[in-house]
Amino acid sequence: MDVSELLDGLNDKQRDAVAAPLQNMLVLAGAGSGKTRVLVHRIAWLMQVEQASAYSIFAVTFTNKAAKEMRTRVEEALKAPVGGMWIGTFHGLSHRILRAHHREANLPEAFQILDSDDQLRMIKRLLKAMNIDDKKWPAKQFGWYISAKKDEGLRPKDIQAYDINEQMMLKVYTAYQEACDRAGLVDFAEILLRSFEVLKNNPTLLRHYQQRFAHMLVDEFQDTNTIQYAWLKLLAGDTNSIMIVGDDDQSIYGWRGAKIENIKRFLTDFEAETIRLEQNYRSTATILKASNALIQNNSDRMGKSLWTDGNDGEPISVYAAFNELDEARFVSSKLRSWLNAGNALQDAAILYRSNAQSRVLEEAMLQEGLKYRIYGGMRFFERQEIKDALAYLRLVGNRQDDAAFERVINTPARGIGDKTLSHIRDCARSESLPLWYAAKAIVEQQHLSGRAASVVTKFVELVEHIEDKIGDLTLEEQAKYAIQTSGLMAMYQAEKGEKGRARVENLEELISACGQYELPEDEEFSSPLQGFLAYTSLESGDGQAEEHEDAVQMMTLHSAKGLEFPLVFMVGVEEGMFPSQQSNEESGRLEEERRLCYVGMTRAMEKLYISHAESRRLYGQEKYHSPSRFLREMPEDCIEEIRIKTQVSRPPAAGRFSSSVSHAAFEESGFNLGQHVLHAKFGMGTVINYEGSGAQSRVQVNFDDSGSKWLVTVYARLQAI
DNA sequence: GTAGCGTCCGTTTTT
DNA sequence: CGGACGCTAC
Repeated sequence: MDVSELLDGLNDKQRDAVAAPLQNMLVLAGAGSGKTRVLVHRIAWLMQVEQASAYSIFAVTFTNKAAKEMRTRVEEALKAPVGGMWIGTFHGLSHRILRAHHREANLPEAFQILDSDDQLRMIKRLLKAMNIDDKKWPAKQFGWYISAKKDEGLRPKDIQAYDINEQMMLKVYTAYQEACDRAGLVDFAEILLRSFEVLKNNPTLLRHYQQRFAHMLVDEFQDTNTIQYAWLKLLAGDTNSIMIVGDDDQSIYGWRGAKIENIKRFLTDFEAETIRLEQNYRSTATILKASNALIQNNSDRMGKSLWTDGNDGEPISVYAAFNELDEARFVSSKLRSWLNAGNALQDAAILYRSNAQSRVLEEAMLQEGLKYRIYGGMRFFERQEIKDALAYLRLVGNRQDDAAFERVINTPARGIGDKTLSHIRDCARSESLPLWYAAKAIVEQQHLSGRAASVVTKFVELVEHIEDKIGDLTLEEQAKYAIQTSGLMAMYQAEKGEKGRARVENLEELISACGQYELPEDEEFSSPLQGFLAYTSLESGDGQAEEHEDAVQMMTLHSAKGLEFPLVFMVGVEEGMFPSQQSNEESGRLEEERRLCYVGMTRAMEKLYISHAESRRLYGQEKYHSPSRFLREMPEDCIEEIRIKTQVSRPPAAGRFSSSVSHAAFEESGFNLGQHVLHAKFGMGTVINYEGSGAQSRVQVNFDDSGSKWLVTVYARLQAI
């Protein structure tokens, strides 16, 4: 193939990265600078120019979506499917190593993955058994502690507990790990840590992988945590070349262990060269100028400034809303015009700092008759009914799986109550047996009443029966059989209401998902079922079924990373909301908030609206937030303030008048904003209550005849704040 | 088991 | 304010 084809259409910097010699490299890739393109072309370059075999390529991402996109695009570039190449997520690839070497990892062949929900249940169970008051010691905190320690690569033996609090954490960590090991279960952090340890403790294995993966590539490197860094370093050894792509300005996951300093550490540890991708192909010059100015307020940056050879575009519009309802209405009315102008709703996104903010916006969309799609929330494979069904299948494959056992022992209800269950748990603990075997033992030893013994026996027989029957069935038939025979289907069919109907539908969808599942060819699974179970845990599935309806995209700023939209609204850009209250209190968190703002702004291609509300109902209380400091950090000439001119007139008899009023309109009404005006008559039966003066004026309008309270905001110039 | 009530708490999320 | 969770009374 002609090499030029790989470099055509790339800018100089992109070419430098794609055609770089075999050495360690950092590609500092700004938002919208074509980093995926570079990664994909680099892989093609390695194969076609450096004659690298597909087997020698190892590419890691954080999300399944990114991994999938990379694979498809590599195949497009090479015009052939690529077998043998390892492209996947940190967890996916680590899991693959664990599967291949489960013996060395001290795991049963059919070991299963605990998601965070399973993990929490497991901890709760342990707390009960250990007589720890979960009021005083919330299970969540243990979960957080355990994951954080594992992310740091720390086992209980590596930790010194100096205070009572940490001693308790450590005690539960130890017990939790023992329980997981006994049951053949690994949580997400364990997948990474265990895979790291397997490689580290088996030099032969390590050498094998090091020799194989001569070319390593890592995406979104700024999000790597300690264990991921160590894992990469171990695999890279002294000889392999590794190209990392990342953007320190887009590091927004520090709170869950990501170490932004890993980028700088990489430069020294790996003696790497740096290439900067600063040309942006996404946003207007105005948006970039404002984003650059904002992010310059952070310290310790690697340094990078985005530019475009495109147009300035429109200024960023800043809307000071009266309250959160007004803000939502503003957004919905702008979206209505956008739609009426012949645009697609799906090209627009509303970004907010926290999920709770979506509700008001949702209501406004509903009112305006605009379709919307909210990202986040419960994923398909995380749903209760799905997890119930999967638990049966897990237990069939691995009787040690205590988490699965606990989940289905009395689901559907079969009369196995707390008492029987605690007998089983006691026996399991004293004999160090998995719950399944404890249950069997307890029946044999006749420690149970006749009725309890018979229901437990029934359960044991049920699981064994399912195992007997499904051996020769297809995956789809296996799932169907387990869901039917277990009584889950009947149980959810009996559940009344919309909820029950949805659950039945989901179970049916699970069966059909089993039918559609294709066992990956080049990955070794002991059975299709095991492949499917891993798939459900590692790829929890989309929130909803892919809606092809034209709808506005609503999501948190975090979930917007990596996406782009012609039209973007950033709402709630207020002190206390964004930056969030706690980021202001905890040291070092402010810069991450600023990066989050930077991420949000750089999602916008053509037009960006930023709004903040002067008053907002929060936790049942009215809060008055000032505009976010981030707004002040954007250059004035990039910003246009919007005020909607509204004649102040007598409002309808009921409801809330929450429109805004311009200085002009207010002055026309005979009021001078330069002075305090208290309790003045305004229109028919209106009382004005004017608080404050100058920059942050607030005006309340009370209608004494209806008794309802009206608020009118008087806007001050933003620069004055 | 579960409806109903009271209490508590309140970023961000992927795997 | 409202959702999640746990406890109590059937």
